[in-house]
Amino acid sequence: MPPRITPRTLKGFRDYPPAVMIPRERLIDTARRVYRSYGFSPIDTPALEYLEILSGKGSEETDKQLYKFQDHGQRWVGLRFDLTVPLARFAAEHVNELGIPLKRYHIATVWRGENTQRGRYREFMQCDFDTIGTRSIAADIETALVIHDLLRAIGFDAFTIRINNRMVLSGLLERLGLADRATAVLRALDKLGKIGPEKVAEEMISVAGATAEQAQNILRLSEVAGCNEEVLRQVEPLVAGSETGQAGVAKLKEVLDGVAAAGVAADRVRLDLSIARGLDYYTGTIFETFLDALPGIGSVCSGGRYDNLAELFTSQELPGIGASLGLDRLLAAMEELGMIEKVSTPAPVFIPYFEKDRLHDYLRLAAALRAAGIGVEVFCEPKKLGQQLKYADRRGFRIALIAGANELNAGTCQVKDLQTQNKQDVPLEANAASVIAAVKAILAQGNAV
RNA sequence: GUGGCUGUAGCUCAGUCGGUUAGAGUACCAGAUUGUGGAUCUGGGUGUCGUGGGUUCGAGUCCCAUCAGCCACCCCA
Repeated sequence: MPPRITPRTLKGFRDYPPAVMIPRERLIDTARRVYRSYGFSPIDTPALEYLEILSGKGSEETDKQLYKFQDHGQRWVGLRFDLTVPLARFAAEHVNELGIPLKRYHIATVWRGENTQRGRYREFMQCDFDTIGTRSIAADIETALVIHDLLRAIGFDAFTIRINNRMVLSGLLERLGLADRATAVLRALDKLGKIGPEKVAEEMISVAGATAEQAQNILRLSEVAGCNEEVLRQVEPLVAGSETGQAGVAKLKEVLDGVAAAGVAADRVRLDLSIARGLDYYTGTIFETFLDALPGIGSVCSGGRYDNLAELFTSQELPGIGASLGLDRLLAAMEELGMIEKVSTPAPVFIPYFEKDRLHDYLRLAAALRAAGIGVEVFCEPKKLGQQLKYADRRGFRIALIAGANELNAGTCQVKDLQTQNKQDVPLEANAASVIAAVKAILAQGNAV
């Protein structure tokens, strides 16, 4: 006997069985469809880049998490840890051929060698979309609309896109004389929902070096509450005198007005001055999206505006805005909310291999249904009908087309709805038109829950 | 990277003071039922007790290491 190798996967890396992969692919399809409906075009980039492209782009933290090694030609290379740095490189290389604005989406796997936790892996997928090369507020509005449409298309009705503008925060920090410590202060502020105002104040004082008074002044932002109009009214005096802050408030107004004009319900998009985003590179509008039913899971779609995406790669200034769907986190949420169908077949129709010598009849019937755009599986062994139906049931097929000697001799086919157990005998023509009609009728009913 | 908790059947778990052949539920397979699935009944254990060492007459049980998972910090999607 050959030595046996233990089958296993690396820490933080996962297998995706059919029952996991089917909803996953469905979600990706939805994201792709929504992105495309706004004119975003797909791109892809290599998983592996020169190390110099990737390192030093995020924080020290991302450098530590970077998977890096020497390739066979002794080149230092790294696996991409997000899709933004590859986009920066891509844009620097290709803007001139592609033109501006560059609207792209990118759905791909990224790798981070960090410690794992539930919903946090070392290999995971990001679904980014970005608009590069414009400072127009129209792009900010559109970004909010895409997030909105995306969540609706996935099947959520109750969610909140929280919106803020980094300039408002900068304006306030300027007034308080904390502009040089913005990163540390904002990082602390970002934790407000998680650890509460006292702890945030402590961190601002100990880590960011703010005074107690300064910390309290910043925290006043989080006390600003109410509907969007009320928030705007309260924030204006807080940034009075700061050109940056006032500009930020004006931008927020424009985004809110634009989104409303596009028909988004008023309570879907909410001003929230406490969201800051940990990352340094956001400079304008910031988005975070929370599910009303599961706020604890965190933001499922985040993003914002940046001034200069690719300054490390080109002298051409490339401002832009974009956001990223947290695919794995969202799937975890959908699972928890019972939105994931427990199905391990992507095809709705099952044809048992009933009569041993009538395989050709089954293949012909299946081909006719597939030509009509309906997924069909013909069972591959002429087992007992009961066993075959049990298989169909376990896999989650919706319909079985049963054709034994009785049916075939009578020129019919039994169409059985496996969910409701309804059976009907349908004439079986050469083109299977009646069967296709019956199948479509059942599928159109949706899931009888 | 730091700290804590946990690893026994596909899954959830029991397993006494260290004691000889490792147990339940569920899932799975087969049959009851050679033309109809989810129920019921019958039969079947499918296991390197995560892995490797150590202590011991003897280890699922105690010790060390390691791997993996969960939680918190950190950071983020």
